[in-house]
Amino acid sequence: MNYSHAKKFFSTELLHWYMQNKRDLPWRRHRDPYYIWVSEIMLQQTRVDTVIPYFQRFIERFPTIQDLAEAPEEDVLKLWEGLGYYSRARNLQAAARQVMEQHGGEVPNQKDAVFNLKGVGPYTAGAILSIAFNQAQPAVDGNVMRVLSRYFLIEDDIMKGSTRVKMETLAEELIPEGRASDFNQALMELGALVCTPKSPHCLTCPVMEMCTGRIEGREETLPVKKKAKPPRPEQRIAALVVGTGGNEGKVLVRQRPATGLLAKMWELPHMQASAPGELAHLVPHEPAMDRIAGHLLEEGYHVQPNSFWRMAEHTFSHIHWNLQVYHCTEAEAVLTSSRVAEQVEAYTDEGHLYRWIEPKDMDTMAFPNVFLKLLRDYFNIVNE
DNA sequence: AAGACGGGGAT
DNA sequence: ATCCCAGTCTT
Repeated sequence: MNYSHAKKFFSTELLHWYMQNKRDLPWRRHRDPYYIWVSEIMLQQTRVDTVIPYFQRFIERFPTIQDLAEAPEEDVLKLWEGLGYYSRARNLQAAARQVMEQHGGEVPNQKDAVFNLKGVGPYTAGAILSIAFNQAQPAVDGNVMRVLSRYFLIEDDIMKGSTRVKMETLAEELIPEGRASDFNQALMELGALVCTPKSPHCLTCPVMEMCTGRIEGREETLPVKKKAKPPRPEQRIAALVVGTGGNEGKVLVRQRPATGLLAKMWELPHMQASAPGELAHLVPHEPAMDRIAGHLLEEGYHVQPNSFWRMAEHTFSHIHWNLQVYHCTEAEAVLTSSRVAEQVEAYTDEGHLYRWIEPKDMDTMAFPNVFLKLLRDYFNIVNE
């Protein structure tokens, strides 16, 4: 590459800009590798403003790697509630246990060791090594690819793995001697504050004069990125089952299986409506109401369906749920007492663990946002 | 190489 | 209401 002047200018000006404009963020107040690590995991696919309160609570509850390693997984998941991509939380704790066993409780500073930690890929490994240990390793995330693709007018599709590798080579060449920590953060900071996805603030950009994308009028059309497929719609039927007798005032919830979507999170019982599209925006339905009751019966719970309560929606990156929620009441047990006893701790055929809960149980059990809102609304209404 | 895996913010 | 954002693991 013959861009040596453009590169030198970029690195010098960007670093200078960062030292004057960097944000005061909780994980920047110390150079604790554990803090850097936790923040980088949380920041994957997640905005800084969202992460800050989660980071504070997480560090308060798990001040050291050992605290995290020794905690019940349930506690970790609860602190991650609402942040999304929950495998990050489970991988982070698994990695903390790995660090206790293999590295004496200290975050390793060897590239292969860092890369081998669960949940740590090329980006996060580079971020830990550079930010925490000031090693000259590239840390290429979406911000960095956006900045580099514009400044150097790189038109490769950033969704391709080969593009990330190319960007890493470039990013590594740009690191000023001995300044990997500040420079890599500067690159990401520019992407977050100035070189934004839409309407970049070129007039305040420290490297605008030599930005090829800007000069060519391409800043709005870079980076090149293949569009993601829209999430597929799913119609689902859910039940809010209110307990009777010994379960008076409680609601029936269940824990999802240990793998897959929302693994180990708690939820209201629900099932997919058999004919996709059929129930899309309709609300009424004895058939649907009966189906969820039938589903619960198969799972070992006899409930009386009462009425439609409300709709709810939840969008994942690959699925869009359209939920019809029905009020049900716990009915007389049709099961033998031994079968009932079994269910206290047993998973059902579909891999769910059921439990009757009251409001205070929600302090320890982790729910996806859609069910959190439904349950909070229900308990608030009941308590009025 | 492609799909699974959340949730929030901007417009 | 519709678009955008984009790390790691699994297949």
